Amino acid sequence: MPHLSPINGKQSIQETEQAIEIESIDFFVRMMSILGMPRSVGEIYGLLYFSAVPLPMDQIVSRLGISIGSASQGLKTLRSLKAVRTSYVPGDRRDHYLAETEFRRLFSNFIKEEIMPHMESAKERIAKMEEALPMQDEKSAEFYKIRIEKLKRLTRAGGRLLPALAGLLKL
Amino acid sequence: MPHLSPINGKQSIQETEQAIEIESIDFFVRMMSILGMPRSVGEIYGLLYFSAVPLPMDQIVSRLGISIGSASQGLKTLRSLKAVRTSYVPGDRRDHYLAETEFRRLFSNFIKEEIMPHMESAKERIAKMEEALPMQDEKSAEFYKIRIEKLKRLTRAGGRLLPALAGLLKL
DNA sequence: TGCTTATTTCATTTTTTTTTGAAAAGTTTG
DNA sequence: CAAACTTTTCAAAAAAAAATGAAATAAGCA
Repeated sequence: MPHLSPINGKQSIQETEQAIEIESIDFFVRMMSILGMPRSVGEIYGLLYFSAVPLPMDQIVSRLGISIGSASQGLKTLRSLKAVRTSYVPGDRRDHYLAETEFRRLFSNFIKEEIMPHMESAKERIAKMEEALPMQDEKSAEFYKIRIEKLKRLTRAGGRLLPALAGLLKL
Repeated sequence: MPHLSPINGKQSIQETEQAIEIESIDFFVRMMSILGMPRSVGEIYGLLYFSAVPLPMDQIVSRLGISIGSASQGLKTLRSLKAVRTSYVPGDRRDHYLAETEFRRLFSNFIKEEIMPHMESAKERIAKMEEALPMQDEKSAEFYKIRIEKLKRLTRAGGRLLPALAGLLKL
């Protein structure tokens, strides 16, 4: 039982904010980890998502209890995904960070930056398989051709479907 | 330059098969790693994908050079995703494994088993945020409500879109 | 320009994940 | 049912990923 609660039993505003912050961090740590992002990236985004004001890096560091190095790297990752942006605060030379909250755009960026490059290299690897398969009319050649064709269809479908996905995300 | 090639410069059938096998393993190791699966799982599936005959575990172990324990665990994972199944071979008491190659079904299974449970717990965490937010008419309460509403829309959209995804995968 | 503050980089440490290997458990067959 | 073979389990080792912390770099200001 928190010892600073008002007599009516309701939580103070700070306690409420802190409770939401904790849930938010937890939420985004897990979401980001589905997408293969390290813990720190989720923590930073989770903190910023419910922050009414942009936060400078040292605030992020002290509130999350992570190292400066982690914060710097995490913010770099988030910037590259356009999941955060900096906002100028007059009279302060630090960068202040703000969460980008349009999930459709975030998702679309993630697919473009993190997934599509893999699709490209997948296509190259399939091409190598085809090179390795000379048309020697072996009974087994047919089996290989069918399997390779399946992979080609998969990557083609992925290449079309994934970029279109964000468009389907009606929020 | 391989020293066992026929005089016409073409590769032998075994060499072709081996080349494709290597590319296949590489291909699926990377694909699986996008989905957060360990290397061994990708290796096993990659090997089985281009195998014309079902393979027993000890063949998988010796051909991939992985441990029996890894193979057993990897096959367990693949079975749970229905990415492989066993086929009975008369006169042999070992299980023989076969790759399931209908990617649409595999994908649908993956979403159902690996992603949807996270969506469920995400909803629970959002509910906790709402609990933590009493209707104290603070100016800031409105900000929190909007952000929470966004999360709810995200999880709702995810819950609908993800299971429908496999249906869109026209191969 | 030089001083101060802010940020990045990266070698090292820590943590987490994956693999191994061997013992335990389970199966089949003579 | 016991001997031979197959598979699973799990503690320990190895490998991979992430976080740290301090030095290097950059950027703003007097």
